[in-house]
Amino acid sequence: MNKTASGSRPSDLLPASVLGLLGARGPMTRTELAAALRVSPASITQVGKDLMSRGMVAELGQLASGGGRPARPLSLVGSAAQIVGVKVAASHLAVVAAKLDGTVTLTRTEPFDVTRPDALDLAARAMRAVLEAVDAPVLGVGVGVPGSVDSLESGVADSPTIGWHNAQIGAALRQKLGVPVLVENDVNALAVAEQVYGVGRRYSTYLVVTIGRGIGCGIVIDGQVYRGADGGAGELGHFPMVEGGQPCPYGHSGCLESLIGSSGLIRRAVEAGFWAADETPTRPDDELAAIRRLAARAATDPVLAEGLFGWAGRWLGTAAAGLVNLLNPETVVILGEGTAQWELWEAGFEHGFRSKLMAARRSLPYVVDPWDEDKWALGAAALVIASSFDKDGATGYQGELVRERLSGAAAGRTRTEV
Amino acid sequence: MNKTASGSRPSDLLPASVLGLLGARGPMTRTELAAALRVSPASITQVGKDLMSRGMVAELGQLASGGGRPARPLSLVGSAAQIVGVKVAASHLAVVAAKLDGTVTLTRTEPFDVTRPDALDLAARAMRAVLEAVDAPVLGVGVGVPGSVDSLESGVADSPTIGWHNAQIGAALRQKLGVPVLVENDVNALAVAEQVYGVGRRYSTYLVVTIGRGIGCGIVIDGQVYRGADGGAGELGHFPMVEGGQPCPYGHSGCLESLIGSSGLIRRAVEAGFWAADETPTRPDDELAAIRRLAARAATDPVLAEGLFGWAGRWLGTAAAGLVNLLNPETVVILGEGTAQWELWEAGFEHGFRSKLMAARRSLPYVVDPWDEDKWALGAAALVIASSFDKDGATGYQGELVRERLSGAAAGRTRTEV
DNA sequence: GCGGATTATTTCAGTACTAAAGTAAGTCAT
DNA sequence: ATGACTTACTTTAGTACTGAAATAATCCGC
Repeated sequence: MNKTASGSRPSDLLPASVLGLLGARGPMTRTELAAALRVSPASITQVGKDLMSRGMVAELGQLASGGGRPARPLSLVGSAAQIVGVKVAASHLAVVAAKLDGTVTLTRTEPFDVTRPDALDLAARAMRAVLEAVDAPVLGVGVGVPGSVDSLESGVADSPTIGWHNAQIGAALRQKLGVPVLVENDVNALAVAEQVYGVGRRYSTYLVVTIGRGIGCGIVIDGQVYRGADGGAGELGHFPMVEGGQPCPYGHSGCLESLIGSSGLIRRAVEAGFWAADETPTRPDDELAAIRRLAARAATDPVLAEGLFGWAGRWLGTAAAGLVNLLNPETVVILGEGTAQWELWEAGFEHGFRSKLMAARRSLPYVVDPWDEDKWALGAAALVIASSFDKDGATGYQGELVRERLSGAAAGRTRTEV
Repeated sequence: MNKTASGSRPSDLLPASVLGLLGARGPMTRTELAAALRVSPASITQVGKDLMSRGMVAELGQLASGGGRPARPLSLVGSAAQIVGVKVAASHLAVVAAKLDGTVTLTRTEPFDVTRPDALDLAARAMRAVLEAVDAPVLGVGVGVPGSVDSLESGVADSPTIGWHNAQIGAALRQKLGVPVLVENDVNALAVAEQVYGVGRRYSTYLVVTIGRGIGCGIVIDGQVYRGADGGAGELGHFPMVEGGQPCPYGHSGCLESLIGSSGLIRRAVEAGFWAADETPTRPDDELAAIRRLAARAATDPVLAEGLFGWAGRWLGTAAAGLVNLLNPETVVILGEGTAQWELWEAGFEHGFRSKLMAARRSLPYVVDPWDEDKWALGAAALVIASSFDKDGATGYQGELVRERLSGAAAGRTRTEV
């Protein structure tokens, strides 16, 4: 009714948005595009005409009509372009390449020692190997890191968990790889993926809660990931939940992550006698493996199931309810390695969640997505395709580069310059 | 760099924004206006010219220059227009009229029985009395209610605390008063006031935490109050803080409000022996009075000071720290009746807040504004002036009406039609 | 009292959008 | 078949913005 827009925009956002959406979601009618991009149908007619004349999109045949003029969906022409995503963890690096619609075409995992001085060189080498193995132009590389990132464009990361302080990831990788690079917090990247490929199709304001080594939260408001003043929003894991409690490496105590992050779960298992103290894993990666073994035992041990996973589910449900009471989202998505054991968490979660919700929100739906190992890296890759419809310029110049390359790829050129 | 805007906008937002800003903040230079409204200086030149030709604004003399062309501030001409705000509570109604810059010109408090079937008639009568007593055109009326409101325009309120379910406040008052009416949650209204008159001048992303009968929170992101999917965001009071704990009228237990809302404080005082059980106040309003008396005694009773107010401060600090960790704001503002006893809360708050913050945010500043009884109603009044620069149309048609009246008032007309 | 630096404002030409009204192409009930 | 209705898209004319370059008015050092 009262939309705003106007004036000059050198970077041709709307055409790129159309190309990006068609790439990510497949053929769409003009009306659907207009609604998804929140512009008038008239605008779609215009850019559609332009893109067709440039051979970048084409009309598919008609759709069946349910009483009314039948729609003629637009479809991307050419563009075998792909996107690349990287998940950075303390001990390894996961890299995926995917088509624009999120179909994974290639995955690679490398051991990674973040403490080495040449860590970024090694990372760049692993990424370059993937770039070269992909038989298609690559629009850009998304990088997901645990910790806060100042902006996707500049890509300066702070991460106590992997020991980065003011690490200039973005600039370094850009220089070494010669492709657009977008850096973001790993959970926020997952939220972006959810917006492009997941619940974003139905909801625009929701929370993405992750359980695994840490406990994280992505906050999506009206289709945009909320990053906070310094890119550090979403630290659900560090909400104080109990008085006293375990100290946390982030400098406080009694937070949710210290309770039910992987270390917290192991600690609880030891304290409750479910796990021998001398078997306590020493490397973080082993914690997840240990939890898988506990879960296997829990299948036949109801005391363990309830005393560990049920307990964790209740805490998670309590925190999630607090979030919902506070932020009033439309839904909650639960992701992360921990969801592999979700059937063990579920009852506890349901109880904690529903009993702590305000009455008016007691029936709020939540979704647990199936999880696999590529998801973190695929989330990072989604940063690239999402930058083609980055309305408020969060991706800056790197986003512009991606949009340029998208046009090139859609135009059928096999290779675009850096 | 990459702003967007364009096309037609029937409702002339920018001129109204300029008028509103000049009214609220006093004379400003074109450059300042451009920065505050996030438009180009060129646009301000144009609307400034237009508004001057219509006699609505005028140039003041030059400002002293510090090396450069001196600025010539624009100032509102005419417009003795005023704004009216109402705070609805279960037992009373506070109404204020104020100038556009927030200076209160008239206040009135009426006893109010929300349970009576003709409650809205009585409310409308009290408001009409103020409207008639104000010797100036009134741009509109803002109404702050405890509870969630679907939208400022339609004004349908849900408030368990005062027993409203689906109450059509907006429509009813509009029809009875014949002026634009904007309804909003009381804490969100306070956050809007903070944006217009308070910390909004220096920060754009911050939290407004209120302590009093309840515990509330307004979330301001990039200059906009975040309302949540159903207008129900900000319920900090219902974040679960302790296992078990007191049941809450909102249908759960152990939440922050049940701990340190006024009822919780009194309960704690009784349990700790600071207050005789048979003196427990029965009416909600008496709770705040009882707390004032406890505070007076605490001035000379360190055990009471620490055991009650220090304890409450620690809980508040803990919750605020959780919020800051989660939402990464630039600052936190603390408001509400409870701040009258802030010197008693402060030490506990400092301790709880700092010790639960993530290390990277440990030095986050917070502000405790001086409080007086008019603040709730003045916050509601701020809804009216804020609607003159309502970029994303949250105030709908009522906002358009306000902008029309503002133009009329600035044009020097004494009275505008409904 | 003159050039240079600095800041504020204006001019100008261009553009990406919009609303409103028109056109196209089907379904469905009679 | 006809016309009523529905939905999808297009045409048209207009506009509220923008960036870039030009202009204006001051201070400062010498």
